[in-house]
Amino acid sequence: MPEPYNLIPPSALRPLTRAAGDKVFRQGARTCGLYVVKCGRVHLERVGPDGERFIIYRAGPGMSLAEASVFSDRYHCDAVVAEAGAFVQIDKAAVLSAFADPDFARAYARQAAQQIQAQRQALEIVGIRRAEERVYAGMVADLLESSVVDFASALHLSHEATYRALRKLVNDGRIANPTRGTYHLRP
Amino acid sequence: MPEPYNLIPPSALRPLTRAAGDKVFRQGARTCGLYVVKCGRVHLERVGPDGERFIIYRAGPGMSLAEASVFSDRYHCDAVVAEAGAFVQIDKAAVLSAFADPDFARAYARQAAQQIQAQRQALEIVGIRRAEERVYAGMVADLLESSVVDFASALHLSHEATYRALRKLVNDGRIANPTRGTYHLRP
DNA sequence: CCTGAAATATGATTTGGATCATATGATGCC
DNA sequence: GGCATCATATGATCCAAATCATATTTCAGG
Repeated sequence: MPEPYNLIPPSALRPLTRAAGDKVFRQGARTCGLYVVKCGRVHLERVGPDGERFIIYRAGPGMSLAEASVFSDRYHCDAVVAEAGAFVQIDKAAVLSAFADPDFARAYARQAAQQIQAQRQALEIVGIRRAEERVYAGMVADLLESSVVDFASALHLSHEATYRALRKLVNDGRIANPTRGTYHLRP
Repeated sequence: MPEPYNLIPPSALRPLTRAAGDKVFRQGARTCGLYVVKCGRVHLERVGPDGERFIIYRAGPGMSLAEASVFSDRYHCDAVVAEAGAFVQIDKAAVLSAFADPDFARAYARQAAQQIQAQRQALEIVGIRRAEERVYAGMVADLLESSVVDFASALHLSHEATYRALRKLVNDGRIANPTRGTYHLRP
């Protein structure tokens, strides 16, 4: 759970569980608040002119969604459960009034600023064309935390291309591969 | 200028101009505040293990940078002027104390939430592999506002690939091209 | 312990986007 | 008006990453 929301009164938090395919909210519905994913996965989707579904955002455990709904009347997209899980709804009015508490405001702002920074960096990294340089930039940014598969998807690269780039970086001595599946920067 | 900062006392705003190549701040320096770009361009850069320079973020007119510095002691990267311009430094202490004003806090949070949403969407769009679908998603997201060149760079596509994808979408009747250089969704 | 699934790893082939080239229409400026 | 510059536009070529294929290792669950 992102830290600022620890300062929200527990009465404003509503836990809920949903099965895959369920919608947490629909585009056009009145906003009641934002959500935090405990486990499972939620996709935010918008519908295109010809009915195509565009995924706007994929939220996994620990991530929040629809923060902007606190400041608007209606949801602007659908929230579809991609993988069954448990979520917490945080009441919009409670968040709005929590901004009267400077501690909450600062905690919120800190968290938001940090997230914006991370996203900008992610966008910059994804923009690197060469797989090898992209992977190296990802290593420098410390994006390889769990599996290479997750790392690859964060980089928007196929996992094969990622493995190959890692291999090349190891061969060139730019990163180390002490054991199967573990890589780290060569200092 | 992003709206929340209108609520900061003018005494906390320091205008400055810098030539290309100058540094607005350096990694490791004590933080004094965040910056808003009036005109020109600033790159945030981090130095890699072997001295390579990684661009973390490119800020243009109207964009702010180093928001997270308000919450930390030292800058975590260099800010290099890529194109000479005018900037405003917003004092860190003034921002921190402004959070005591709920109006500022809400304006800040609204702006941050909106930015996070836009960035998530941008990342999702850039992740679409096929140029045609990426361009179409960009059209749906209304990212083609000024020139096709800017649109292409927002999509992380070459402008040639973007023109070709636009042409194909026009041929397939998915978008309209009433006059040279103007495109819009076909409803 | 056995089995199936997922991660790791690498080879072969295909393809789509980058790059290079070129042309024309617009725009601004002296 | 003439010139330079930039956006628009499209064709040709090349290359790198996606995709497909396959094998081994690891690991969770029955």
